[in-house]
Amino acid sequence: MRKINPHDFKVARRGTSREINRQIALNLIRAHQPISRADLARLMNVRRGVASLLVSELLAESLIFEGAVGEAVGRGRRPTFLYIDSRQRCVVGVDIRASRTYILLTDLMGKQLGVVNSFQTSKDIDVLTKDLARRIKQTLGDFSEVGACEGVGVVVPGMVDPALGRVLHAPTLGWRDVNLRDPLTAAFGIPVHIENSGKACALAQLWATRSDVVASANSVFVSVSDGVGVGVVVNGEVMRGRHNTAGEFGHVPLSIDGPRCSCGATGCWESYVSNLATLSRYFGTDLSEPKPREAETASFTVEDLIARARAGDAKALAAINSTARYLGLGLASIVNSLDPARIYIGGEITTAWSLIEPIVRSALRERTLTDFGGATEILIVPAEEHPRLRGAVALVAAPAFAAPMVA
Amino acid sequence: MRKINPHDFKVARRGTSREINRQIALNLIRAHQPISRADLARLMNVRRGVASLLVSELLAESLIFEGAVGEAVGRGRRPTFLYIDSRQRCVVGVDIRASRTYILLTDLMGKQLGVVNSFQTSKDIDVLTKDLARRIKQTLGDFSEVGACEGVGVVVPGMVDPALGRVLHAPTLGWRDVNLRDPLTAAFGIPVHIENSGKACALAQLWATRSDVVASANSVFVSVSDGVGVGVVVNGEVMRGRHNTAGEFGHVPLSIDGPRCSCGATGCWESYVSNLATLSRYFGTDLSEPKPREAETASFTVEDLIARARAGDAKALAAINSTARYLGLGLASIVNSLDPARIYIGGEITTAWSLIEPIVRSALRERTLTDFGGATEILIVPAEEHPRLRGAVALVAAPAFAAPMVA
DNA sequence: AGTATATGTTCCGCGTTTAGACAAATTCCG
DNA sequence: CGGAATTTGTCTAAACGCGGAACATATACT
Repeated sequence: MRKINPHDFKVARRGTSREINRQIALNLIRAHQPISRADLARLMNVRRGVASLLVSELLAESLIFEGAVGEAVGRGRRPTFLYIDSRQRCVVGVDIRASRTYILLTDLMGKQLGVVNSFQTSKDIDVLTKDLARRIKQTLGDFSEVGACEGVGVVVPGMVDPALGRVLHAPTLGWRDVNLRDPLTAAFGIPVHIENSGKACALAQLWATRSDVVASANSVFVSVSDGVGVGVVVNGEVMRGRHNTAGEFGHVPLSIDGPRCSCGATGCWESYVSNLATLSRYFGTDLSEPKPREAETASFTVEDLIARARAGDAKALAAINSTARYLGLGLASIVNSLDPARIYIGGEITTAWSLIEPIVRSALRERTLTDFGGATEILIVPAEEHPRLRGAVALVAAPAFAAPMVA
Repeated sequence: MRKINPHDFKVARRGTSREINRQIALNLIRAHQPISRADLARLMNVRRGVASLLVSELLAESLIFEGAVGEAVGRGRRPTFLYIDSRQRCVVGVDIRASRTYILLTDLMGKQLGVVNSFQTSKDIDVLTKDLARRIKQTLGDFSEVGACEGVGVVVPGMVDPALGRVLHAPTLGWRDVNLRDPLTAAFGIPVHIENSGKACALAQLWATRSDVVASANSVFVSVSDGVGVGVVVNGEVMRGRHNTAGEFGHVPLSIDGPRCSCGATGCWESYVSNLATLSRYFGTDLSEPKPREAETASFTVEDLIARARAGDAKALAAINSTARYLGLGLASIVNSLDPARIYIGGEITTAWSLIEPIVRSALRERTLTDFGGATEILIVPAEEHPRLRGAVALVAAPAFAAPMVA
């Protein structure tokens, strides 16, 4: 039961019904392709005539195309199959992280084209812009057969205002209130969308078209890495909040008297489960220390730690198990406050999932109020799926499929 | 940007545009009454003809009525004013709490009729049903001039599935998986809606028509009482979650090593800020004790404590200040995770607001990530406004004004 | 009394869904 | 091999609702 905002509503115009049904048809084709007009009409519960008209409109805009005539199911005329037109259209996804920046080229459906490219991140916006422009041009040159680029999606670990195209605060990059979009747009000559990485990951899962997993309209993506990024999907929409800062579960405390966090507060979830926290635990460094990593351990990553744990290093296993427990306790806060249908987890820690899953699960159960809360589905998103890059791509590709604003 | 759920969508039919515009018109009349057809057309940005037709449809259903001809603004024909028709229609709100049950009669706009009635709550469903039926019949009899009763809204401190009409778990009442709606419907002969009290409070604020406060489409209601109940509104809709348990911020921890909470876990926000926690702090009782209140202190309430604090009792003030600080720290978790435009606070603690506001605010600022987060608007809802009862009423009155499901 | 202005109603045009008929394509079956 | 049955896709007429403009009504100003 949604309330109509009497200060910001949208009246239904003559074309509104058409617009709604057009988007529904487009989404159904996306979800079920290949599909015939007749099947589409059956799914939509409308006459074939209507479906036909909607399809011809989508064809005219070349959002979809007619493929080969399909095989007949029984007897009768064979259907002509419809597909989302991802030919000759591509999207660039960019993932800016503290150390490196990654680039991925995909088609409109998110199918990966070529390999993931990366280079060292410069924290100077001008230099980074130039680097990115060169790399993107090069990537597009390598795949000239894919046609025009629809846009570039950029994902940043920090608070972002997508409407203004500004990075409000990205601590690991040292950016504060920086206009990232306009310089990039100017340099690329292609529309640029920017977004917070946690929200983008949630968006990517929402718009994913893996047949085995039905995207949930109520889910949370938790990315455990240098920090903890969280994206929340409510009613099929990424939750933004009043100032675009919703989803900062990383700074909800486990214990307000806990270790100092990079945000200035103490005992944040992030200060218990970030990669740095896990490593510090292993090396026995004080968690409150801002730079606990010695020179000798600087190149030692969580992946290395996990490898040692798997190899039988008891201290490494203990460190990871500790992280697992805190991860589960924090997830309980998410379950209690949001009650999502599903939680996705990404980040380096996922490579240890088979080791830690029982611990995470039992910690989750320990603090959730109901049995179904404790049984909330948890899905691992491995690094090979590049959730952040897929999210960046979704920033560009998804709007064409979004529901129209109505009422 | 909302995704259309390919498994649960609604195709636009021939009457969909009408339905949308009808609800918009109804909401605008509700928000701006008294209002003329011409003004309505201007607000909706449609021709007067369309507005006229929508109005005549609403008139035919007697959802609205034409009042006296208004005063002319300048020259020209005088407008006929339109009003929501709350004549001859009333709603009963019921607030079931552990100790007492409250009843309120209002008209469709939520205007209070008569006084709030209350009686002792029986935890036996059959007895409670009989008690309620008698009281409601009596109340309706006292106000026979208000006409037919549209329905009864019932609010319960616990998890509720409104669709099934069941109370999943209400610890203070000792109910677990109880069908509350059907016996009540049978006894009253009127439609009954049940809901969790925190969610209902949030709903009440969302649908409130106080001219000074524009209801926010992104808000949180925090009710601090025996427990901590929270209702969350996202995009003009109360967040339910997968199992109707969203919003349990009361059991998000401040410190996982903190005092034991009634839920079984430790260090929940609730165990720091509930009335019991404040009282225990004052009496120096162990917070972990399940029954810390002595016989002599059994009748001593938080209101009494606040009175002592105002009278200069340093120990009482310290106890309340402590609660205030923890309240602010917990609110920070809500701000960080949801970034609402506004937080409403209800419960006994609000009577001490002038004492504690600075402490709450500074604690909030201490743990919020951004300056605007720390400056999140906090509004007190005093007990005299009966937020829970208004929420119960909104359960019945609001659906008629809700946005139609589309796409 | 005449003019200007605002409100509310009515009528027609046009786009969209709805319902049904029809042609085309293909398999089944005698 | 040919007709019947079935399925797909297109087309047409009807119903419905917005879009725009004209018209009647009501009031104030001059």
